Amino acid sequence: MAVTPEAKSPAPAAPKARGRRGTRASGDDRERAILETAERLLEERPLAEISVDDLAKGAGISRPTFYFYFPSKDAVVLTIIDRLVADAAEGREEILTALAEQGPRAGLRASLENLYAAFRSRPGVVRAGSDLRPTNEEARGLWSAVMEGWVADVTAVIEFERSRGAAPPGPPAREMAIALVQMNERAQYATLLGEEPSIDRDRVLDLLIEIWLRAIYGEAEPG
Amino acid sequence: MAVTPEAKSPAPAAPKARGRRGTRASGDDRERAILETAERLLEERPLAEISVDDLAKGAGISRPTFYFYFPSKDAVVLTIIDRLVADAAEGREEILTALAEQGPRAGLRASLENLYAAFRSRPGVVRAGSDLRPTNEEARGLWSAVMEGWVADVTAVIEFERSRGAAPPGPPAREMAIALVQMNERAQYATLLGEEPSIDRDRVLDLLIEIWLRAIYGEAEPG
DNA sequence: GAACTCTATCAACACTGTGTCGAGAAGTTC
DNA sequence: GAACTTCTCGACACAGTGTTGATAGAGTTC
Repeated sequence: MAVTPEAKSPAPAAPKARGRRGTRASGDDRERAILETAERLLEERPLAEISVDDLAKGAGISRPTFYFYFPSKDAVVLTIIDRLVADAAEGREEILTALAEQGPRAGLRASLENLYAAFRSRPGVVRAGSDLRPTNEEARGLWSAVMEGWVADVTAVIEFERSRGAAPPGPPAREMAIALVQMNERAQYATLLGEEPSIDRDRVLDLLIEIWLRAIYGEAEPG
Repeated sequence: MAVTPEAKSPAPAAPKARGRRGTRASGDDRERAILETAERLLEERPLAEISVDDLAKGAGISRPTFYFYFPSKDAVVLTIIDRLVADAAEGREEILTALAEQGPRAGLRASLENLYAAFRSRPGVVRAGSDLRPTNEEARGLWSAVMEGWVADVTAVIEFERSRGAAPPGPPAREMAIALVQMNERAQYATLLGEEPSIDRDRVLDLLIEIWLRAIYGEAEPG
């Protein structure tokens, strides 16, 4: 399999016109007001405790009018998440490049630090996305695509490091990548939302990186 | 810190009388019928698509009568999950003992295999528990307690292996334990429910164990 | 400037689901 | 057979979602 530093996640979200049907109009203000209200409320309380009426009121319109702009509450949240994911993808450093320039530990750190910065600033939105998955197929698909992108990147890293002899052989690279990415997802989420148990906020990244390094570059014959 | 092979998770769930108020009566049948209906339906479709009426109908009673036996749909699911968790805890082998008797790889494998067997047989219930967490405080607390138990066990293992010189020093044992347990939770869940991406069903355990071993027993100085 | 069109708005409605109340049936105890 | 407890459900009140249809205004078009 070809391993090139150009390997990159696909853009995670198709611009699927989740918002208003028509196009330009001063009602753009309303649409923005709804999105802003949702973002604000999500940092205050969980999605399940926010009604369409809350969003409408917050945007200064009636409930039926809300449905002129968005087909459902879920659609609003999905729009917000699309943007968050796009932000995260944009600010992101190419992981293979970072590794080559800064070495494994520093490269990984820079790459992941960058990636999680976007999420860290909007925990309410992250939680909403997570809450949405059980009931919303589109939310599952979106997250699935995001994960596939990261997994592809990490798979490429592992294969590259093995091919140049820096990492020893081991389980299939893609499997390892999946497990490591899933670990990060879960641990970062728990930390971000202050679950119990969770890892300390300013320790979590170093800890995860240490495990990644041991998993990728280490060989363990325990006794 | 004392590290003894006796270290064990606390019993995860207090018997909090989640079901009927009173006690013995032939209405025990009804209660059982409700629980069985719920278990059956949960293997068919997600929790969000099951109504109180579905449970009542399935148990041959009216909706108001359902409320004589359980205060809510959530209470039914929590009862089922309590039992599942208890099953998992019961069939479980003491991890430190298994390690001492079978060595790290085989001991870990036996221990985890045993633990996940209970979950693997009822994926619908596992999903329901996961779906419940966003909206139900008690579900969060229950899972939190379960995780703490596992984390305590794994922390003890790591500290023991380090103290006897089998594992090298590294990040705080508890932090490592949290990350590893969270990785297992996430990866096993994804595999069990066939998420995309996820690790192959009959590969997941070996893969996770390999990462655990590398994380616990390995040292990585990558270059 | 009258007719026409497109955006935007909302009161009123229909529907689904939750949880409660109060009246009573059915069984048990003395 | 009276009193008590267990169990049952029709009818209600409520909260939330999404739809319909009527209408107001802004912007062409001729």
